[in-house]
Amino acid sequence: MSWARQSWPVDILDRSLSRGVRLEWPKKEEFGDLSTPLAMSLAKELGKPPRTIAGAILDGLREIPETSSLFSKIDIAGPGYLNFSLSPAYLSDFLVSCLTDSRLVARVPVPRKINVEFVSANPTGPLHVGHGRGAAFGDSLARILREVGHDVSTEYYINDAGNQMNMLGKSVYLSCRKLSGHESTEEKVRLLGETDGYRGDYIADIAREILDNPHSIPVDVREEALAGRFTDRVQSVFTDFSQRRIMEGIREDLSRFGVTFDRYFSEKTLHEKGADGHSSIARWLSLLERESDGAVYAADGALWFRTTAMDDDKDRVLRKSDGSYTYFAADIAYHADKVDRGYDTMVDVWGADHHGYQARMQAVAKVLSQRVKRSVDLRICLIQLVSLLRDGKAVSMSTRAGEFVTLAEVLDEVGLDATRFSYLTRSHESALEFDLSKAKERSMENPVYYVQYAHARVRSLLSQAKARGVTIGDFSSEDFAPLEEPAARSLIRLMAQFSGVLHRAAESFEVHPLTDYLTALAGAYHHYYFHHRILSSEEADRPLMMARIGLSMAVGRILAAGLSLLGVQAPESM
RNA sequence: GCGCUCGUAGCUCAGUCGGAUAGAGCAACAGCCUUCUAAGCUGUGGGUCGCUGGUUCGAUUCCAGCCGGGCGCACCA
Repeated sequence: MSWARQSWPVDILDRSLSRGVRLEWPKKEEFGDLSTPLAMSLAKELGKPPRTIAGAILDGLREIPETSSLFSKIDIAGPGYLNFSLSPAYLSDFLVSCLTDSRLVARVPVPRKINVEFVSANPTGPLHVGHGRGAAFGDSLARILREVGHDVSTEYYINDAGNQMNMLGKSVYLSCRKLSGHESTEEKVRLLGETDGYRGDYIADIAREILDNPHSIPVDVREEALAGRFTDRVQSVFTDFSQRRIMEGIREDLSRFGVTFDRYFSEKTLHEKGADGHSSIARWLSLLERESDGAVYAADGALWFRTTAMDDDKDRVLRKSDGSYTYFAADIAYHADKVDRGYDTMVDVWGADHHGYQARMQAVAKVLSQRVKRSVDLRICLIQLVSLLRDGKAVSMSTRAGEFVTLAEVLDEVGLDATRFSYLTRSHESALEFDLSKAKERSMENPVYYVQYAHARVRSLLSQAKARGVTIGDFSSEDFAPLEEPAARSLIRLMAQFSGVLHRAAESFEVHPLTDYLTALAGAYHHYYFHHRILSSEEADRPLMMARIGLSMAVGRILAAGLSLLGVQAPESM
């Protein structure tokens, strides 16, 4: 709620007012550094004009000794705002802490154990641009949650069970047949029916590997396949081999993208029977059937989950009347496993096309939470569509053979930093237009370079100072006293919001507030830098120069910290 | 048809659990490089916040209806 609280020394406000006071960052600097509409919201219940109430609060604050050291000014403004301006002494202390403290970010009072699951793309093909957005978002969100003090782990759920996997194996087998000159429509229809199966170059690449390398798969299986006999063993070996190759490709793409996972969780393991002859899915479902107060129930020869308890349109099937499990059943087992591993919060990052599944998963989370008798939150982040453009014109994204654009291709063309930053410039909840030509343009069009340039400016300034023989030691609060320019104050005011911005992002499970913030901070520094010469050889200017150098170092540190949370490099020079 | 979601400047988008004169970037126009990187800076123009009602001291924000775009509605995965 009050993330401003995480940036500013507001103990005094907490003590004198109540803990729930809402603090805002005023839009305009003339309204101070911190403000609260408290008096306005109390007006009704107290039956007094807001400005009168504000006056009473202000009188109370004035009686507390810290008020005068912390704030240089407190105004009652507009309809009844209380506006606080931080004192120069506080701001100087803040700069010192930026340069000396090991962390720039306040820790949450109560850390949570959080699991962030994202990407989770089916291992049936390479990652495309849509997955890239989820990857950039999930990875940065996890970093932010960790930065504010939560215990965070990341996870990729591999959908490696079910029919789609068999189809993958068949597709690669058919590609082998085609490449060795034995293509047959009849065989294709026999294996795949009406569907096209998976196509695209990556399928042919795997097929070619099997054909060219006699030891890629067991020799006997390879011979069966080459002879055109699609046995069960051929199916299983081809499926496993293809899936392994594709997962390797996915991991490589992710690693190039700067994304690693603490764990890859295989759906297949949920289906495998354990020592007791039951699969993990079966065990969880029977457990829930016993302990869920009727949320899991049998009817019409099937097993159901009462998802209507969370406003779903209808209850959903878990075990079909033929005895097999739905995908939803596996999802329940997976989330039950996460709860079992002790997470307080499960973050699921999904493509927006899965929004229809929210209600049923929330129903699951509710039941799981009740069962373990502690609060377990499921936070579903829906990542909206990415439409790829080149020079303002749409690039075809259809998944038909060879036409879709992979994440790897975008990385090749645009580069890591610009790709990650571009993905994170907009709220994940709104559709993103990703223009390849703009993203790789090294210009003002592209905020990533704007921010990186600000960092490079700081670094290059420092090396310039060093070259001129300036020695930089420790800073104390008094060293910043010479900073009297309004532009310096605006800059520091913004810097002091860094911690709060991250807390706000963490509380709302968003990343783009950080991207926006870094762009604004870079802008404020560029402005300052342009208008105030920092290095000087005049001895009389030395105190001011040192203050400006210290200020620049602090800005550089915040920029570097912020960029690293976005997974973007903070370059020494550009 | 039902559900979810979005609709803010020419374009792409921010907008703090309802609050001060609704912001940024790009595009357009006009300026700034003998001085620490011009990948930068300065200024100008640009808005019935989709429409109509409602709640409120106060609505871009909450509610209802309508219009328009996207997506989803399986004993599929």
